[in-house]
Amino acid sequence: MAKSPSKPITEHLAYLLAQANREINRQLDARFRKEGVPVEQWRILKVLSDGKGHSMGELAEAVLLNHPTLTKMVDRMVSDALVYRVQDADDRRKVLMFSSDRGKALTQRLNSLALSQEAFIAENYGDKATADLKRLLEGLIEKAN
Amino acid sequence: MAKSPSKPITEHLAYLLAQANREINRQLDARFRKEGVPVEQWRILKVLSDGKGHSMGELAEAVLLNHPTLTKMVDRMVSDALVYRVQDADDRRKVLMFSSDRGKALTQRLNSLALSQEAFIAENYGDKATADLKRLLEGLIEKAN
DNA sequence: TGGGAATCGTTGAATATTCAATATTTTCCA
DNA sequence: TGGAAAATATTGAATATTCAACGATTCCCA
Repeated sequence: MAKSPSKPITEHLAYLLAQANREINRQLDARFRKEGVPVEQWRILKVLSDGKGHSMGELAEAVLLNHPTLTKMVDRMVSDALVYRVQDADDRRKVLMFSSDRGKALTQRLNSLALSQEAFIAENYGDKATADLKRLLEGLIEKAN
Repeated sequence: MAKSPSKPITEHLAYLLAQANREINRQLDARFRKEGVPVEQWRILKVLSDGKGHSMGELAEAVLLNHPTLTKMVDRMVSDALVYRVQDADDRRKVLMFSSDRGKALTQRLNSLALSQEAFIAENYGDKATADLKRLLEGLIEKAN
C-alpha cells in the first residue's frame, strides 16, 4: 500500500504564521527604509516612549528579543544617540533604558509610517477581517502562555 | 497641549503576528529538539517529500528563506545525508534537490511531531478559532502578494 | 547566428544572532 | 549575619544570515 501523502506545508498554522509575519514585516521594513531603522528598533523606541525607564529584561520580553541580542542592538542605538542607559538606583543589577529627544522624534516619524501601513492593510484586507484576525491572534497568544 | 499617547505596540498587527509566530515556532522547535532539526529543515524536507526534485529558487520561495541562506542550510543537510543535489539536465543552471531515504524517514517522524502540535493547539484554542485563524491568515497572505 | 541581457545558484566578506560563561548585585534562609 | 543561590546584564566565541559580487548557463532579438 502506498504511503498516504501528508498535509502540505501551506496548511500548517506554523507555516501560515511565518509567511504572514514575514510579508507584513517586509512591508513595514520597506516603509522604515528611509529612516534606516529595523523594525526591532521601532519596537524598542515605542516601548520607551512612555518615558518611564525600562530594564533590559523587561524590554527584551516586550520586543521579542533575547537578552544578548537586545544588549547589542541597544549598543548600536546608544551609538546613534537614540537611547541611553541609567543604572537603577533601587536595584543596581538593573539598567534602565530611556529614549533621548532624538529617539523620541524618530519614534513619532516611525509611528506615523506604521499607522499608514495599518491603514493600508485595513483598506485592502477589510476592516472586519483585520479586527477578527487581531482578536484571534491575541487569543492564541494568551492560550500559548 | 500634551502629546496624545500613541497606540501601544501590542495592538499592532505586525507585532501580534511576530509574537504568535515566535511562540508557535518555539513550541514546534521544542518538539523537534530530540531530532536536532530546526523548523526550516522540516519545511525543506516536507516540500521535497513529493519526490519530484525542486530547484533551489523554488525551494527558497516555498520555505521562506533567501537564496544564500538556503544554499548554506542545504550544505549542512547534504553533510547530514538528508538531501542531495542533482544538476537539472534540461536547464543546467538549475540544481534539483531530492530527499534521501534517511531524509524521508526523518520527515515522517517530524510530520508526526508537527501534527501532534497542531492537535494540541486545536484542543486548547478551539477547533473553530484555529480554523478561522488559518482562513484569515490565508486571506491576508493572498492580499499581500 | 552572435552577443548582450537575464536567470540561477554559489561564494566570501560583513554583519547579526545565539550559546555558554562571567561579573555584579540582591535575596533568602540556616 | 554569613554565605549560598538567584537574578540581571554583558561579553566573547561559535554559528548563522545577509549583501554584493561572481561564474555558468540560457534567453532573446537585431
